[in-house]
Amino acid sequence: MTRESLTSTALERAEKHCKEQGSKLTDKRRQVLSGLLASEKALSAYELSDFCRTELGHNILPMSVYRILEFLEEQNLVHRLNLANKYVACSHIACEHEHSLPQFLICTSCHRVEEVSLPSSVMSSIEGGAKTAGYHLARNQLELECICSDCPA
Amino acid sequence: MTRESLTSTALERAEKHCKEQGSKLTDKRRQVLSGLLASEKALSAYELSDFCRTELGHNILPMSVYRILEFLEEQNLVHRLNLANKYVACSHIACEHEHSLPQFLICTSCHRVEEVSLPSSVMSSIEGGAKTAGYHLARNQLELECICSDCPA
DNA sequence: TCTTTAAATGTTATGTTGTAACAACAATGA
DNA sequence: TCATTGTTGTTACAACATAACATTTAAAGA
Repeated sequence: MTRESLTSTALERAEKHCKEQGSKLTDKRRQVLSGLLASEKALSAYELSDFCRTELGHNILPMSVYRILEFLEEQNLVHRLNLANKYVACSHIACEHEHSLPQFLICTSCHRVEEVSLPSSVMSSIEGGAKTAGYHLARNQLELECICSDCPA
Repeated sequence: MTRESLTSTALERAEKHCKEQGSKLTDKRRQVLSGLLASEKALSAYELSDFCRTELGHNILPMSVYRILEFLEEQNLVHRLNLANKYVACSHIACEHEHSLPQFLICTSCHRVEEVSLPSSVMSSIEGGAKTAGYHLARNQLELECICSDCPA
C-alpha cells in the first residue's frame, strides 16, 4: 500500500469517525491531518504550519493549527507528545484494530516516532508502583526518549 | 530529620561529590541547588530564579540558572523533567543509597514530584520492547503524568 | 608574585512554544 | 430571515530556552 493511499484511507476513516461523534472534519482540519500523515516524523504546531504551506499549499496559521490539533486529539486522530512538544498522527487511523493505551518511542535525534504496544503487564505494574506512592496515572500514555536505528548513537 | 538539616547534609554531599569529579560547587551553584532543595515541588528555571531571589535573597538571573542547572544535571544532583519543563533536586543526594535509573511521578496539577524505583523487570521489558521496534533508550528515565493524593481528580 | 589561561557569570538579544482575547465568517435551525 | 453556535482569522503576549559576546573570578605556571 502506498503512502498516498494509506493517507486517503486514513482521511476517509477520520471523516467517518468525526461524523459518528457529531463533529465535522472541515477542510482545514483535513489539511492539518493530512500534513501530519504525510510527515515522516513528529512536528510541532509551527513546523506543521510551515509543512502545510510549503508542501501542500495550505495556508494555516499556527494558532489555527493549535486549535485544530486540539480537536483532532480529542477525536483520537492525533497524539500529542509531551516529551517533545510535537504531534503525530495516530498510527491506527487506517487500520481496523482498536488500539490499546499508546506508548511512543521517540527518536531524540530525528524525531521519528514509533507507536508501540508494550505488554499490559508492564503498564499495570507501572500503575501499581504509582499507586503505592500515592499517585494515580493521569494519562495512560508512555513516552520514551530513544535513538532510532537510522541515527548514530 | 528536619528539612533544614536534610538540605545542609545534601549540600555537603554535593560539594564533596563535585570535588571528586574535579569540578566546583560555587556559591551561585550552591544557591541554586539549595533553592531547589527548599522547594516542595518542581520549578522551571524562571521560577527558580524568582524563588532564589524572593525566598533566599540570592539574585541569579534566569540565564545563569539555566547554565547552573545544566552543570548540576551533569553531576546528577538535579533532574530535568522533560514532561513538565521543570527541575527537581535528586532525592538521593543526602542518602547513601546508590540510586537506580530514576522514574518520576509528576502531579500535573500541583507539580509535586516523587522519585520512585520501579522494578527492574519493568524497565528491562520496556527496553526489550523498544529494541524489538529498532530503537534503544536514550535516557533511562521514565516520567509519568499523575495526580497526587492531595489534588482533586 | 605576576601573568596567562580557563572557567564562571553577566548582559543583551532573539528564537521557540503556547495561550488569551476578540473579530469575522460560516453553517444550522427556528 | 434572524439568532445561535461553531470555526477560523488576527493581534498581542506569556513562558521556556538558547546564542553570542563582555566581564569577572579562579587556577596554574613562569
